[in-house]
Amino acid sequence: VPELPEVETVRLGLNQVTLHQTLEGGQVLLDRTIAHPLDVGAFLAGIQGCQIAQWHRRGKYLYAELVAPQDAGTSRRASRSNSRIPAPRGYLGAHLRMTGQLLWMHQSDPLQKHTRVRLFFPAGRELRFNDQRTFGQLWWVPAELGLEQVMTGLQKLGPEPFSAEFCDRYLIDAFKGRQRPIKNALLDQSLVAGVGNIYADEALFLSQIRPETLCAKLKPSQIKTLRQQVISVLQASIAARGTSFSDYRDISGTNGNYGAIAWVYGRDGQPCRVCGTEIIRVKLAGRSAHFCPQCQPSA
DNA sequence: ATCCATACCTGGTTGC
DNA sequence: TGCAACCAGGTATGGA
Repeated sequence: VPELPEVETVRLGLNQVTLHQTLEGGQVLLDRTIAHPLDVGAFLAGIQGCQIAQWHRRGKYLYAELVAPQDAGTSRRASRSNSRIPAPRGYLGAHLRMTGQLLWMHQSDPLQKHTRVRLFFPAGRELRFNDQRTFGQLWWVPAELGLEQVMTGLQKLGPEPFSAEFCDRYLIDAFKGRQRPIKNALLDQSLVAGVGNIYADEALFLSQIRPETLCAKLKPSQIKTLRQQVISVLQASIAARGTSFSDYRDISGTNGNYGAIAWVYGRDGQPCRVCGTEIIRVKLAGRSAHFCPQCQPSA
């Protein structure tokens, strides 16, 4: 269940191993993993021969800047002096959805049951996209089209949680008169980008707010606390290299550590770590929400 | 405009 | 034991 911290962990790993090498080609084993272009041959032709200058993250989306190949020495000098940044030829976009994994492997590693796309790098290396539930997607975006035109989900994203735009005033205004539960709002990527079911539940616990509480009923002091807890829970998880449950893996296939210290997520029926009261699970927005009825009093 | 239910998937778990 | 129903959930979509 990759959310912002897991995607950020993957991004950091990709920036360590995939940059400044010429993409030699690839193989698409499941066509509908390629969201754009429609023709998978065009996808492979688009990325082939490019190098990745840098991986970026927006919400739960990843995208790599693709540039024309550079002489290795020149490229190092250029990036150090920051004087000559090549114009991107396009972008390679990725969204892991629920079960997608980007793994740095060897081409000689046997294909796995859920291998969907393979991208070949020099020296027999491979960036492999595995995805059990097949919701994950990859995009090739030619420079002349523009990222948001092709990866249309980017258009609807709200502010990044760590940005100045995600301030108390923004949230207070956004919640004014809104009659939906706060849990639903936190999952809405147009309110804030990158929060998913796990960290929404964790942030609400740390803020002592029930998931069902209507946005309009929140006091400014609660909203300020919630904003801060959203930020700190995401930062804590990035520091732990992401959550440890479910299908999430970093690019070396390693699990994160956050789950070991989850307060409420996935702990229904177990005692609250603070007060011992049984953690309750309810259904909101078609998702399960976990909370402590004692620590998160009803409004 | 606001909000929500549903669809998309597969594999693991639960219930009969 | 076998099989069906349910559950996990990020995002697009259509409807209320």
